[in-house]
Parts: sequence; structure tokens; C-alpha cells
Amino acid sequence: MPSNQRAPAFNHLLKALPERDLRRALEGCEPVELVFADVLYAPGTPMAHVYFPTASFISLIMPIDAAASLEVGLIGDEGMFGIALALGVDGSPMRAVVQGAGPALRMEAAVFVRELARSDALHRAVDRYIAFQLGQLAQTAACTRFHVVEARLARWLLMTQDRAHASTFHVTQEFLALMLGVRRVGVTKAASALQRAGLIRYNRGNMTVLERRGLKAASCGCYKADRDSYDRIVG
Amino acid sequence: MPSNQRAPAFNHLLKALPERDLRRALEGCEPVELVFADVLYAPGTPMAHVYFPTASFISLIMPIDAAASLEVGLIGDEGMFGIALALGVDGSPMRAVVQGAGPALRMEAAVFVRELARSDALHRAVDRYIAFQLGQLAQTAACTRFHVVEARLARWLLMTQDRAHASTFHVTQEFLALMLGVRRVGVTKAASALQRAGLIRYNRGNMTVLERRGLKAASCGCYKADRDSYDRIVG
DNA sequence: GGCGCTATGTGCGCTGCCGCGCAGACGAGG
DNA sequence: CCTCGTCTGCGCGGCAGCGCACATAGCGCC
Repeated sequence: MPSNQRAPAFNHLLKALPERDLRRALEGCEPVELVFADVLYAPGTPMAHVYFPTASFISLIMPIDAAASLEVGLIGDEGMFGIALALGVDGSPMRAVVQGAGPALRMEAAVFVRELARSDALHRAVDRYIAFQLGQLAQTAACTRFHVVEARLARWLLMTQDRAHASTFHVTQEFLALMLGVRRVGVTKAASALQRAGLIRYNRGNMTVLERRGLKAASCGCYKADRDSYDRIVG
Repeated sequence: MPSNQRAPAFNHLLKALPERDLRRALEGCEPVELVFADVLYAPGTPMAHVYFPTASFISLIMPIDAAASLEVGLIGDEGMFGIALALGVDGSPMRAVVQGAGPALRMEAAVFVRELARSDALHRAVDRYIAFQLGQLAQTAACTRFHVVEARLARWLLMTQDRAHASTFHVTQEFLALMLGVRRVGVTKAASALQRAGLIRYNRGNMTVLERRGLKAASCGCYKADRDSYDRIVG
């Protein structure tokens, strides 16, 4: 696994399209640079754009009370943000926040809808991705209910590393606590355990995954389940 | 609210279709009587049928370990089981179990796919329902994480009453524990609290909702959020 | 009428996470 | 160099839910 090297920047959902459909899809896209912590979509507003991350990633965050919220999805170059539009709906209850800064392809909502109608291949790909997201959400619900913070943290780190295409990325414990829906102190405890085990190293927001294999063992089965599900449905 | 009276048996997803589409959809359906606890779908198998409950309801259950599982969705006459097929996938990671016995309309997978291709109205309705399910799953994930058993139980009872169209239905504490992902004892505690408050009455599996209003107050906001979401997206 | 199964209620010690408050440690900027 | 803000670590009391074990009570069945 190369350390901090960026993979070639493309989006797998688009890349799988046949030549002709791909070209037309790309024509409808505009390259943008996503900025960390930017809110790409807020619930209750119309969805103006869809995003295909190429070397960036996006969190889906479900607010519940005024106080509490929970990350329920992570979108990188394996997927897209904006599936609601493919379902004929122009909103979603989840907030979309840039988790990893970097390039993405952006398409206007109307253009996306038009392209979907024109390209069967795109439509099929997006539909399959939606099916994957459904399973992912269910998995996350159950995982969040049953698994301890340390395992969930390990899962989160693996998922993020996959999307960051780098073994080092930036994330503070405070932020992790928000994502996992626990106190920061809970993250401190779990993270020190993983660090003591030599699986990760971190310091003031610089997180490095040292041992993927060990991290997988420390994580719950949900990471593997996600991967398998993706391969089965989309890949 | 009439006590144990059955509402006229139809499925709202189908009912909203224009005359012509509705007729064709119904022609593809076969009326069936769902039996309590029957497994309509098991993960890893191809999905042979879709179901439109008319006066029955179905649980979506996400298994996680060999031991643990969690109910992540409830499908009554407001929806359908089998959305994966509409997304071009013939499987799902969730088990579908009959929660409330009663009549439903069943359609063969191939027929469903064909009808979707033929009827734009059906396709649009199903797509919107999928969008609703996505939000529902996210809501459930967050609710399960943050809310106490008593509130979640209240929510469950309200959702079930809506789908049973009756204020009395059959459900044991053991079963509730499985659905909510807690111990039976946890359900006992929460249920006695609700009973002491005069909101419900139960005895050996016979559950009666006495005060919807009070139950709503005891539940978390997630029940209302679900309803609102449904009205906004599908209704 | 008695037996056994199912459903419900209780007690006890434990664990994981909570809220809150505080302290040390590192880094950036003046 | 010093200050301030950010990030990380810890202690303490509390609570919700866990695992386990046991007690009671209806109900069906023979």
C-alpha cells in the first residue's frame, strides 16, 4: 500500500460507463475543488448539484435533535452525492459535508436528471449505487447499535483511508466524536487503545494508519460487509 | 380512532396510480394472505416476489452478527417490499418477516420489473418510496443510537398501530426486544412505565394502545419526523 | 384437574458510555 | 519568548442497558 500517494483521480461510478455515455456525462460536469468542512447540502433546501468525488470525500450526516447528529454515510470516488435527484425528489434529510478536501466533478441537478434520462448505463449505475447505499444505511444502523466505540472507530478509519487513498489524513478526536455520536473522551480512549496496539499513530489531528490488517481485526465485521456489498452490487 | 376495525384494504402506493396503470398493476398481482412470522425474503437468495401489503405489515431486519439483529424498517399499506428489484438488483442484506398477518398483493419479480418499465407512474411512485426509505433508514440509525428504550418503544407502537389499522395487535415483549435490539427485561421496564402512565395496556402478547396522544409525547420526535417525511415525499 | 409452555416481572453485579470539569502539551502568531 | 487557541488525556459520579438467574402467572392440552 503506497503511503501518501494519490491514486489517479477518477470516479468509479463514471469510469464504468461505456465510452459514449462517459463522454456525455463528463461534458455535463464541472471540476471543482471541495474545501474541508464545506456544507454541500443542507436538509430542507433544494438540491442544486450532484457530486462525483474523484479524490475527495463527503460525509452524510443525519441530524436528530437540535443537539445530536450521526454520520450515516461516507461518499468517495466509489460513489456520488445526490441520489435523491435520481429518485425524482429534490431534497434529503441528511446534511452533506466535505470530509476530505480535494477534487470532484459537479453536475447541475437539471443536467443530472437529463443525463439520467438519456443514458441507460448511467441510470443503471446510479440505481445500483442506491441499492448499495440502502444496505449501507441498514448496516450502519445495526453497527451503531451493537458495536463498541473502538470497533466502530477502526471501521471508520478504514473506510476513510479507502476514500482518502492515503494512509495519513487529517481528523481530530473532537470531529470523530461527532461522526460516531459519542463523547470526545470516548474517542480518546478508543484511539489510545488502537495506538497502543500499534495500529495507528496520531497527533493533533494527523492520523496515520500503520497496520490495516490489525485495524481490520479490531474493527467489527461491518467494514468487510460493506466492501463485500459494494463489490457484489456495484463493482 | 375506531378501535379494532379494519380499514378498507388497499395499498396507497398502488392506489395513487392513474386508472390505467393501476389496472395493469393489479393484473400482475396475486392476492395472498401473509402469515405471522413467515420469512418473505432471506438475504443471499434471489428475490422472487415483491409485496404490497393491504392490511398486513412486514419488518425489515438487518442481521449483524450471528447473534444480533435489528429492525430497520416497517412496511405496511403505505409502501412495498422489494424495492431492490426496482434498482436493478435482485437481493438485499435485510430479512423480510411478516409482522402483522393479513392480506397483501404479491407480484412476481419479473412481472414487477416489466411493469416498472411499462408504467412511468408506477416507476415514479416506487422511486419516491425508495427516497422515503433512505431517509427512514438514516432516521432509524440515529434514533437507535441516541434515544432511550422507552421512547423507541413508543415510536414502534405508534408505527405499528398505523400499519395494523387497529389499536390492539399481537406482540410479545420477547419479540419487541428482538426488534429494538435490547434485552427483554429492557422492554419489560419500558412497557410497564408506559402502562403505568395509562398509555398502553398489554397482557400475554395482547397489546392495546390506549392514548395515542400520550404515546406520541412519550416517543422521540422520530415518529413525527417519519410521518412528515412520508407526507412530503410520497403522499 | 394437573402438567407444561409461554409470557411477564424482579434482583444483582457489571460494563460502556454519559456529563462535567480540569490539566498538560503542542503549535502558530505576535 | 510568551500567549492563546487547539488538541489530547484523565478523574469522578451517574445512568442505561447487559447477562444471568429466578419467581410468578396465565393458557392450552391431555
